[in-house]
Amino acid sequence: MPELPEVEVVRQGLQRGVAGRTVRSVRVTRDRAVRRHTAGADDFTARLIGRTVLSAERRGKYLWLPLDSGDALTGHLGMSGQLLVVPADSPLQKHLHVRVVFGDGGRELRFVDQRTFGGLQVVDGPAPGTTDRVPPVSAHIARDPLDPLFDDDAFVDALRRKRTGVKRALLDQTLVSGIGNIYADETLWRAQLHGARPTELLTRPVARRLLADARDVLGEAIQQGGTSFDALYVSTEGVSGLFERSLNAYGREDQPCPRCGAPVRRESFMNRSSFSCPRCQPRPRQGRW
DNA sequence: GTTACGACCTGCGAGC
DNA sequence: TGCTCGCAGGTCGTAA
Repeated sequence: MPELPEVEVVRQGLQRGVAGRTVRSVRVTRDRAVRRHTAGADDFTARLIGRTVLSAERRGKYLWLPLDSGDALTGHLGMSGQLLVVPADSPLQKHLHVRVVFGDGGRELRFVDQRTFGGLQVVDGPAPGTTDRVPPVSAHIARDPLDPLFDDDAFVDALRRKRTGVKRALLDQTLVSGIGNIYADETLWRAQLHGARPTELLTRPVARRLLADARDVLGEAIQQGGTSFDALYVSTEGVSGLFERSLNAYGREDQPCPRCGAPVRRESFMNRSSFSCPRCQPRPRQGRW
């Protein structure tokens, strides 16, 4: 499942693979993949053809390719989306939904998505003269912890103002972006906090430590190319990441905690799974998921 | 305004 | 062998 490290690896691949190239044709083979482009697939295609991709940008899990028209091709990979840059004659993927062919005849950009939770759209780019380069459609997303402009103090204050559990807060993309279920569990393991710990009871030092741990987890995951549990997450070249080997909690039910040896527990959380160490991360008496 | 929760979607594995 | 069911989970809309 693509979270920030996986999306960053994809962004780097897009920067290498499509920046500076001009779109010759676009083919949408499944409308659902462009459902967020409310003007429809034809308009989506028309706004891309003849346009040159300037760069590849990211905020949290959102990607976008600024175009020379002032528009931006934005994308979210959802749970199973892939943006591949592959030779034009390579076999068509089973869940290929959008193909972007470039005028130079080189590798093409493909959007592949098994579960179609992800999608693409062409949106207005940032308003001229604005310092923030995020398209308005993604402006509600907070900066991620690796963003140089991330405001640590503002995050700590906002976190402690919330009335929810710390894991739910980490997954709130309007508070801090880029963290999904896997890296939330890994961050909490490092911070030795249970996800149900009430945010309003966190001290400032603990909140700062939590943020530092999130940065460490995300940074290390990027170094290793992200986390891959199956073929659903790959880079633009189709290569899987290696961070799965470094996971301490996520997906390790009943395996010994690398820190204390206690068997990792699995709990139900928001219709999904949450993994933690029962000894290092004791559940609070008045916990709140 | 904030928080919580269900729906969306499809492939895979377990169980019968 | 084939069928059913549960699970995976990021985002958005809606309800409380």
